[in-house]
Amino acid sequence: MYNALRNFINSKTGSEIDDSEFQFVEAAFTPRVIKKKQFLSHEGSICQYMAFIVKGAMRQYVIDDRGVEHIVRFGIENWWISDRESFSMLTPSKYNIDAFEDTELLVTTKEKITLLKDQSPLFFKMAHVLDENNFIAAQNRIEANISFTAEEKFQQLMKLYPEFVRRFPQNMLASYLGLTPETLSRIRKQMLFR
Amino acid sequence: MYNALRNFINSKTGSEIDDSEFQFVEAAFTPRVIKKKQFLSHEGSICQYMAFIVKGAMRQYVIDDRGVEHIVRFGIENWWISDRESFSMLTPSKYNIDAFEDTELLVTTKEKITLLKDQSPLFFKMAHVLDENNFIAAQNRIEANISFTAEEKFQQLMKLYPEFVRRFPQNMLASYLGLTPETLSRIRKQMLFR
DNA sequence: CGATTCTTTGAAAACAGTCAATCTGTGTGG
DNA sequence: CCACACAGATTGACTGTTTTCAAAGAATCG
Repeated sequence: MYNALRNFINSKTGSEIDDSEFQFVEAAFTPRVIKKKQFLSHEGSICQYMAFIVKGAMRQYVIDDRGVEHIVRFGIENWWISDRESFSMLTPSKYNIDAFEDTELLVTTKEKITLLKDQSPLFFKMAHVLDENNFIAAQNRIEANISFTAEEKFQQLMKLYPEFVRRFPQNMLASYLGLTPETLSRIRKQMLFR
Repeated sequence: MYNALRNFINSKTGSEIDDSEFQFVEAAFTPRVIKKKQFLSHEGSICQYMAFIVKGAMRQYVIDDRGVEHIVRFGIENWWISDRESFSMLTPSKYNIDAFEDTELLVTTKEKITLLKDQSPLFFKMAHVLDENNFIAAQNRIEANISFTAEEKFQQLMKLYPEFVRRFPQNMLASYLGLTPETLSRIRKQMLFR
């Protein structure tokens, strides 16, 4: 269980975290299982947890004025999930985070993270690398949003995150891309003819 | 000149950086003036610099297959500008960064940043806070992109960054929002009737 | 199998983009 | 100071794309 996290830290930092340092890390996390359709965090409340996904699939989404869901982020094995804004600023979250598959998490809190960053240099480094990667990925997604056609957006999704395309239903992929399910269905049909 | 940077560090860290620590910071930056329409970084080359804007206004944009510019980021006083992906990963940049107004910068390099983070804990903390803020802002922008109407996007821009709306021409604002200038013009006209 | 969830399809409407022309304001050089 | 050039904004007519709404078809799960 914790080994997935250990490997993740090693891969992001390019080092081998030793047993004593990893004990600190381990101690800051609580295993938790979330069944499909259960929530890690709700719209309107402060997102108290930051979680590492050991197994399963989750989504973070907002519900707009018309009642339509918009998925801002997917998470699968070896991804982190949380509402970063709510978690860090302690403000009420706009988002819901729930499980799309039964999911095993390693959960931690803001206080624990603060401690961890002092106690474990490698965890600290990992957090930094993660922030950087997240920002780069977000920037690329913004670029796609403002400059790509619907088809190009889907093509990029298949290329960058084929695992999402394999595991999440098409209506959720459409939501993630800012399209309606009908539009994505038609686009995929068109793509067959080329 | 350097005082703007000093104030920025203080405000982001919630501390007062002392003279000796700030000397390290100062030493890592070179002042540079970029006239309107001149470039800080070009598409295809590695973005070597990360710059703090002391005065002026810049933009970071990509040119798509059809030759259309798409602005992914604006920068004005007290903002940082760089292609984070290219700068950090040392990969060729997709973006151009140029000055929209004559601009005064404090410029630094990747090596200098690495040094700085060791030498100055407050600079390190600032970088961390900045990364976090950037990611949160990017996430919010993605949400707007996938869930807002064109009018709502512009409304949010006016609310969050009125200074951009004041200083950049409407065709650039349209580009930033993923709209054509004509569409934004018509939307603004409609907004007058409500 | 029955219920639910997801996907596909069709037709109409809303929306945004394109192209071309005109208008407006600004600044520059004669 | 004026005339002109230039960049940006607006408008109109048209085209194309995406959404909406409704219905029918698959697929999945208990």
